[in-house]
Amino acid sequence: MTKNAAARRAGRPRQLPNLPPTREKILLAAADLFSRDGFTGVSIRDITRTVGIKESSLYNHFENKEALLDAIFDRMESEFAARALTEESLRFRIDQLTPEQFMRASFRRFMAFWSDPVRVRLWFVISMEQYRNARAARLVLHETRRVVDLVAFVFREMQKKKEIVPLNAHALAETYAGTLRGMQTEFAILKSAGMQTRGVQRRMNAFISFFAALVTA
Amino acid sequence: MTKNAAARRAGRPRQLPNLPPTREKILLAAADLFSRDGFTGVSIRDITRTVGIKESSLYNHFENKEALLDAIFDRMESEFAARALTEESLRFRIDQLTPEQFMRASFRRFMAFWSDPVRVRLWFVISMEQYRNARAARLVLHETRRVVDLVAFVFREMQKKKEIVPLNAHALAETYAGTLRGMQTEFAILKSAGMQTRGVQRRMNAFISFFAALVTA
DNA sequence: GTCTATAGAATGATAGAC
DNA sequence: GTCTATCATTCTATAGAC
Repeated sequence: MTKNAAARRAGRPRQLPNLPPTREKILLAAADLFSRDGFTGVSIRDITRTVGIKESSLYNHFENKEALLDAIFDRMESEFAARALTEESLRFRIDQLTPEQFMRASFRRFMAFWSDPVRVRLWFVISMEQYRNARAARLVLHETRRVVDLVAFVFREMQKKKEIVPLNAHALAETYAGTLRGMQTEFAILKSAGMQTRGVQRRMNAFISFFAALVTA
Repeated sequence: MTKNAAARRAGRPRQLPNLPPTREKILLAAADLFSRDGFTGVSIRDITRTVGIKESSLYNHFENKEALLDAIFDRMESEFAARALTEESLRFRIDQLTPEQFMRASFRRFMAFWSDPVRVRLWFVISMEQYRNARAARLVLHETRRVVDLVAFVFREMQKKKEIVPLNAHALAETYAGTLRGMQTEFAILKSAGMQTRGVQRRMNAFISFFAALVTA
């Protein structure tokens, strides 16, 4: 017997399955508001008004305002962790794809990951906070390095197969990932401001082609 | 006859020359505090306490808190404008320097410009605000493009002299400037947090060598 | 241009009933 | 876990004396 059936018999309003519990609603509302006005620019009142609860109720789910920020960092960390490729999947890509195919496939994965508006908001909050919050700064740095190291590993494997030029693989990876990251930041800011993003998307695609040509020359 | 001499004769305390007027002190204190805690994280009280004046006095120099932010944007814009190379100076560099020499010279200029802590603070404020303030976003975008366009121009000139590879000059410039900018952001954040910056400085220098080799190959 | 004094609203957080 | 009610601070900004 389901909880809902029991609730209906008891005359209580039917609870839709998977409706996010209050804690989740608060977290999403906070991420949304923080991403627009910054942590210090948003009040507990703002958040609870958005969720539709009273201020005092929020403290049943989060100890204080700072704990909200920590929960956002936790969530982003688990999003990153869940994205990681398996060893086999990575090996498959290295073995079966040309450098350009690999870059295109990675870029599609990259864009798919960041097409989720919640992730973009979480990342916005972290990006804004990286200048004043040590954990946010560490998170940005760590994620940047993780990506660079992964790309460097792939480049090194491709160098073994003589598919890309035998230059410093780590520097190549830093160049590749650094340039794309900058463009992605530009993309996110333009998009959140409701501005045209076709230009930067075109430049991202052009960059992939350009870089593939550069390293396979 | 100097103003100070007149002041001394009148028995008034001697005014040191070039002591920043109150408005300037306020602006610098605001930039310092904003760069650490963000615009919304700093109160007028915080600023005036730092300067050593009462809150009400601030309003003789700035209409409101928002006007402080605008003044910071104005200041950064004039700093950028003052940095611009003259036409001749740029031409000289293109004519006389090898690509690697040019990159090294530009990088030295770049590091000298950003060695000024006030400029770093102004830029921090703008970087933090770019996610929620339209003018800050425009300023970042505009400056990024200005640098890329300048580098692309230089690369194109060097391509005419067959000194660098005949690939898309704009894409090359975006790659070069984008990677360095990312590293510079990392550098600034580490430095402001009192952390070790030798690693990123080494990587910046290594990147210049790497990129010079890449484009002259 | 500086100060004292204060207005009037918003803030993060808690106590205690249900 | 939700609510009402409230507290003690802090906030931006203004009025008016000197």
